[in-house]
Amino acid sequence: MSPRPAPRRRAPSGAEALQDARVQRILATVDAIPPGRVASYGQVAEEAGLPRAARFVGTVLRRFVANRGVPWHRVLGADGTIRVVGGTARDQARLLREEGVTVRNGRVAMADFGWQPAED
DNA sequence: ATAGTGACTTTAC
DNA sequence: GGTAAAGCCACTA
Repeated sequence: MSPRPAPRRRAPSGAEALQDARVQRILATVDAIPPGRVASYGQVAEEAGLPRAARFVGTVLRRFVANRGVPWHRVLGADGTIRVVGGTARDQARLLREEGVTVRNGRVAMADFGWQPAED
């Protein structure tokens, strides 16, 4: 029989990654965060079925979400801190305030604005 | 296949 | 309140 090269699937990258199921679940989860609410990267990862992939969530958002209708600004660090670096951080704070979320010193009170999927 | 990197998180000072 | 280190996922070179 012809020795075919291993049909091993390489990790999707670039535009292909958008078709990856994991990426889709992450984007869908972020999209599910209601206005006026925020969630942490770890929480998004968990809701997306990727319990410890908080870092990956950040990577996905940085790479693909900027130009799409996904509410990326509702994702913060576990302590409610804006983790984005650069001018984007200012945009995030502005977008959150437009939704009625209080941002103080680059930080949001998760206890008050944290998204609780089970609840709503 | 190994090493480096990051929009993370948790634990320990 | 803060910094440091280690663990974590998956991408990149």
